[in-house]
Amino acid sequence: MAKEKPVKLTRLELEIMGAVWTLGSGSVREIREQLPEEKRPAYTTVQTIIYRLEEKGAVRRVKKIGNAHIFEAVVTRKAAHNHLIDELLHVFGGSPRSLMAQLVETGQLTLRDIRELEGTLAKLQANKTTTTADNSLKNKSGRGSKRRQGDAK
Amino acid sequence: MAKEKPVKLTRLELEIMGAVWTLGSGSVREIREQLPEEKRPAYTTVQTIIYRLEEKGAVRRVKKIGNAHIFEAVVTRKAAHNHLIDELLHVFGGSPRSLMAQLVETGQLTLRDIRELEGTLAKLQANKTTTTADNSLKNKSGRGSKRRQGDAK
DNA sequence: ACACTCCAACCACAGTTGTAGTAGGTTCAA
DNA sequence: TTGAACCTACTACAACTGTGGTTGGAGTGT
Repeated sequence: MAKEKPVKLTRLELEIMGAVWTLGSGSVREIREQLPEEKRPAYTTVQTIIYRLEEKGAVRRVKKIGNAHIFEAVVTRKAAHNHLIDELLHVFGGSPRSLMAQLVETGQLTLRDIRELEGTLAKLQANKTTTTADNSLKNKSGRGSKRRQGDAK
Repeated sequence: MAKEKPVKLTRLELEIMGAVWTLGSGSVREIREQLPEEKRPAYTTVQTIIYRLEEKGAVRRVKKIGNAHIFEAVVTRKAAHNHLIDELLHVFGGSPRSLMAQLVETGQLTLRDIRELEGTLAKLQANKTTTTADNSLKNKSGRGSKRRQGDAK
């Protein structure tokens, strides 16, 4: 259920969603200020993108403070990232292996990284197995990391 | 030297470059037929994209057979893929680790895959060490693992 | 020499993206 | 009650993308 159509995000939209995800929620201005100043578009540019994101269903207005609307993300960071990965994987012929291989080949991923990951994963898996006696590698439940919106302008 | 500016490729352009990479070289028609028929645009569409790719310097005309131009890739598959990875990594905050983590989390990468990769890599590295007595994870020189493009359609 | 088939070159066009300006309400401090 | 400082809704627009039509020239079998 809940087909959650992919919601295709463009580069700039992603950039802005990044700010929204980090903020938790905020006004257009707050979201804009969250962006690194080197790449901080005009206020109205950010506003436009937010409107588009709203149309796409990636964010929504949750309330109004003064005359300013407060937005929050509807699409989770994880979901968005996942979509990106799928796209990349598609280009790589669907194989995560070749992707990994290239990461290694270009030195962006070291043997040490892999071992570390392996360790963590092995541990995690063992743990899960003892608690659930079964681990369907397909779980998508979004636990934790919910809010973090403190901000006093 | 040879700065090789990134050459940004769009989705369709990538699709077509994929055909060119697989073919090695070919005419517009051949390239088009290389595409899976479900997603095979009109002849002129492919032609247009190839022209654009040519302008971008991603492909070039190598010769002419009859009155047809034969194109071949200038940008390598690896270079293009690498660029894509970098972009994705940027979104992931530059960390390949989190990318990997998510691959694992969604079950697209299993513990087995990782172990296998680790094994291969360890072996490869050991090997390299014995032959060069030094491996700076930063080398970009094109040693080994050059081609591997056999694939009979 | 024709009729066909295949190409190359252009041209067109709507939809998407990145960027931002304008006009006119709201708020709030004086 | 006024004006500065903010906001929201719109509008604009050029570049980029995906798609494909049109025209006219090149090759080739008969």
